[in-house]
Amino acid sequence: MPTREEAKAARREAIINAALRLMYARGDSGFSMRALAEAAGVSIATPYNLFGSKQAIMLAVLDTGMTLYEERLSRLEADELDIFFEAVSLAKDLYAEAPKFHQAVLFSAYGDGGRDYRAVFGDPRFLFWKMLVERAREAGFLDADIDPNAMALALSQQFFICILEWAYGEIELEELESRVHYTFALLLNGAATAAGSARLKPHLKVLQKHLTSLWPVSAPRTSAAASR
Amino acid sequence: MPTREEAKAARREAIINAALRLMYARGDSGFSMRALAEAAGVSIATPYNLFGSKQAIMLAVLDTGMTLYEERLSRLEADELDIFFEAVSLAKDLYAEAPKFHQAVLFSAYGDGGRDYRAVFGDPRFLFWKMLVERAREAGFLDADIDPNAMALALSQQFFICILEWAYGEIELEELESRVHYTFALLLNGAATAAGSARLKPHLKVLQKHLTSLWPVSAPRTSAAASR
DNA sequence: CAATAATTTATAACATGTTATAATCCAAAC
DNA sequence: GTTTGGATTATAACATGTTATAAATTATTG
Repeated sequence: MPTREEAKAARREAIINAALRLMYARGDSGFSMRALAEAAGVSIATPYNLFGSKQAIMLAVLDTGMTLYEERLSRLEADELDIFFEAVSLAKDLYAEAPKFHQAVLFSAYGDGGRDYRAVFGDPRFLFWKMLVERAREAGFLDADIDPNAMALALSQQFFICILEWAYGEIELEELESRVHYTFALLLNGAATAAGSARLKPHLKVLQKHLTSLWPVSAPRTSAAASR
Repeated sequence: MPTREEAKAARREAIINAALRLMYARGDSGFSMRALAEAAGVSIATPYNLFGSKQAIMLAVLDTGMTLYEERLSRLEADELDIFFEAVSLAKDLYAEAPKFHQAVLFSAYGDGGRDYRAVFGDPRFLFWKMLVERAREAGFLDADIDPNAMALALSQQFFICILEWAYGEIELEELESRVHYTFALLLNGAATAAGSARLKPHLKVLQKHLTSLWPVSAPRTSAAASR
């Protein structure tokens, strides 16, 4: 005799699990709410009662993935400068474990234009970047008068757009990592002290070389260029 | 007795115009294909014959706006460094003339995730930024070994994500401009020569001050932060 | 144990983008 | 001028996300 709240929680879980199962199976989020309800063993009305919309369900799925990422992130140890690049690579590694699945989650969670998306994805990450910026500044790698909010915003936005490009199938995982690394190095170097620049400048060259090596004629794949 | 092609072109135009009219009137793209067909005086099947999908119609509408922007852009005259910022402000000015309309166009055109979007929006702009980067490099403001493709990619992506944020109603036009200006300065300074840096560093401080002044408690509005 | 009230369920319905089909129209070809 | 064929039209249909409604279920309350 489960409590009412327990039963509700169980149904919630069943729905999320069914969504996960369907997405892993098909590799995309193209399941219908009717199919989801059937897979979860509930009525079509229940997902709406418990989550409100398909969007919200996708966000709940995304949220479970974020928890995993944040946990690994907290165990990351690196230099105040290297940590920026390590955090990016960590995300890439996580995505690489189940690329199709993550693409599907990210793609569909962003769906409506990402207003709620940000609550799960953008905002917590922004705070993380801000913390890293503050540390790098204290370590003397970044200019003292740089604003951590402004800098972190630029970083998280750049990360975000590259993830979006990958989720939309425009670029490969390797290029995702490379693009973010390169742009991070550029942004950080733009606000670096002499000490920071001394480390970032050489790094930047390596990163640029790697990034451009991914492009066929040394031009990035901005896709659909021929369709006009 | 109009030619068959003429009649087709006229219908095309009628549909685009109807779409424009509906979007200007309501300020969003929430019109149905049935409403569009009626407003254009054609059958519901015709827009599908001529464009293929609602997406494609939105892209055609976006395209007309892009033409205007590119025309003004080509008349822009400024220093090899200032031009970056002028081009951003020009877009802002254009959007300011009919903000609701442009938001609606951008929002809905990006709809599916922007695969085709890029053909109209991303790619032509990328080439423009690349040209500016090459000029700035030749003028001695940017490091000689910087790759114009890599740099232009970072710039256009940053511009793009900020426009998206505005289209999604996350930020105001003024913040759109300020964010892009700031990040452009950071990115450019990250690859600047001594001469370039001499001009960008002071500019960066001003831009950072302006950007942070737009935030209430000196924290950017990443929205929905309270909804978890 | 009986009454209550919260949830789920089954079901229908609606709006929407999109596709299919057959009838109709009309410029183009002869 | 008649025929032909490409395009549009009217219409129905489908899948989908979502909402509404009444009936059924079941933990909770007394």
